Amino acid sequence: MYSGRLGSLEMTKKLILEFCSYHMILIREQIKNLVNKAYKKAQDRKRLPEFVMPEITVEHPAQKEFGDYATNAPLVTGAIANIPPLNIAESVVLEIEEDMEMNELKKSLIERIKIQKPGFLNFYLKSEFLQGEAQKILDQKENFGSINIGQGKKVQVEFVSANPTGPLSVGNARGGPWGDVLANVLRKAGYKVEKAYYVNDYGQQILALGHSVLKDEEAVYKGGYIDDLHQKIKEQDSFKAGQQASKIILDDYIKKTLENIGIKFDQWYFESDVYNSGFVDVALSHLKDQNLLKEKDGAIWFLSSKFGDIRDRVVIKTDGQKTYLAGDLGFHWRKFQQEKFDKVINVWGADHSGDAPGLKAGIDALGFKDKLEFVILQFVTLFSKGKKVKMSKRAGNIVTLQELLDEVGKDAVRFFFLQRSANTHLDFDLNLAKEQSNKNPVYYIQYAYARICSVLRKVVATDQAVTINQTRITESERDLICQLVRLPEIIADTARDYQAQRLPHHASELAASFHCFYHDCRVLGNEDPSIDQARLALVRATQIVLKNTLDLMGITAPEKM
RNA sequence: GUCCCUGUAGCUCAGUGGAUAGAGUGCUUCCCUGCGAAGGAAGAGACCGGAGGUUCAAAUCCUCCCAGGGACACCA
Repeated sequence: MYSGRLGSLEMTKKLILEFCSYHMILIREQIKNLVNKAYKKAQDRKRLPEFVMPEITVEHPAQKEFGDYATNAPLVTGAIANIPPLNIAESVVLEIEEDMEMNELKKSLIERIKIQKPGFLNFYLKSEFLQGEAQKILDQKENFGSINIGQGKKVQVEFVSANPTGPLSVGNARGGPWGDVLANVLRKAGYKVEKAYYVNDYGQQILALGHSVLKDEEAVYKGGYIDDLHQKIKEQDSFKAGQQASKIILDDYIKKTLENIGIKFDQWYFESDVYNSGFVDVALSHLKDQNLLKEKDGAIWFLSSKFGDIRDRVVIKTDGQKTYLAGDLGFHWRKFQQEKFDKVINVWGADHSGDAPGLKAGIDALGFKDKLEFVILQFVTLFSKGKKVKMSKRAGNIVTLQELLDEVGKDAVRFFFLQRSANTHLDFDLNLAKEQSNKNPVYYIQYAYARICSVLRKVVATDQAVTINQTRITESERDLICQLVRLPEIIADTARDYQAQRLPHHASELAASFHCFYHDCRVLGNEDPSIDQARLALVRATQIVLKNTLDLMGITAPEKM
């Protein structure tokens, strides 16, 4: 396990690189700052009237002809100040040209700024600047893409958390890759992240599992795994049998499948432990102190409707048992009060979307407003031969995640699950996924990586004395660099809005840019050896970025296929 | 009945206030005695479910309607 201690020089170098990457200002932020500064200056000098500057957006234009970055700031501010947008655009550009400091920045960064109807500013970056940015990738290596918008804040991502009453099914498996990758991205964005699984080993479903294992008249669950457990478990008490069974299911089915899909949790929380540690009672007493608990029909209700919920929720049943919500409140009390998480993100399936407002209300009431967020994933529907596959754990006809992994492989499963936005219902075509061909986008990306490795294998030392600088670069080289330097922006966007599907899309685009470059540009054997060097460096940079992106997604980067 | 999500090219989906709505796949072509053709290039294919509205500007925001999925427990 020892990788050897880093020498002090290496250590210093590593620290410097980390420092640099953490303090890297995104290219689009640099442009944004420039534009904001120009507006301020123009207002100071009365070229533009005073108005409150709105938050402006700098983005990648859809059309290549509109430059590398663009802003619609003149359009937006034109409407505010009631001035023709094009006039504003002219003032802004003039200000940048005239101001020494801004012009210096512009000169190092931007080839030209174009004013475009009806009121856009299009920025065309200097090729030298882009080459310099690509060079940084070679220095930062696996750290490239790291940013520090998280500033070390503690975030917990809780996901999967499937009941230990059966193997993971395809239906509830979507949160696996999704939560895992979201956590990876947040980590890359400078948050201190914990991946957590909440094991519901307490309550009615354990008893139901026990009856099922004993195969008595109250049996609920069916399936091959129940038959196995029936053979294995000798315990005759139904609850104890359920507890034993749930442990076996967790270890032999759930944990193994998670390992096979490449997910490693940092923390396993047990519902039974939350109760035994008294967190539930503490949380409830805090609600009681605020007069938010009320008895009605013999049960105790939490008045969650006072916090925007559509109705109140029972926390203690007539029989004195606490509800799941009570337990969850205790669990979250522990997360925030004891473990001091700055943010908790719960990745839930749509079947639990109706319960989120109750928990959210409780957390608000307990004083942790805005620290709890939800990502609700819509359902996965399996299609086989064009027909919908019915899934039901109780009927025993589930398609397990393990089965899917066995047939399709980890990489394809993860990629397919990640590709779609959380609120989209995911249609998973089994036949298509089973088909291991070029139809599958994950192969397209992995093929790019394998091609890269193949080229790099042909040369001995690629990392040393290689510079990306070259007086003239082709269009496809430039396009490739533009894709490469986008990774930090992808990380920043995803850490902000949790839209993890950006990663697979970016990987696809990057692979496309590479394939195009590779087709257009000969890497080895050019007459001018300096071109070989520059292109090798670019290939190496692409390898780094592709690897970093695939690592974030938990997808294999194969050196050969 | 109420609440949540969705409706974009034949199919699967990106795009959530701006420029000529993008990919992949499928279809029609073209490109290997040069580093991996599991690749590249080109073409056809969409009045963004429908109707109103807000806005200088709507696939994107609001209202209603239609269609599909999910949730509406003193289950977890």
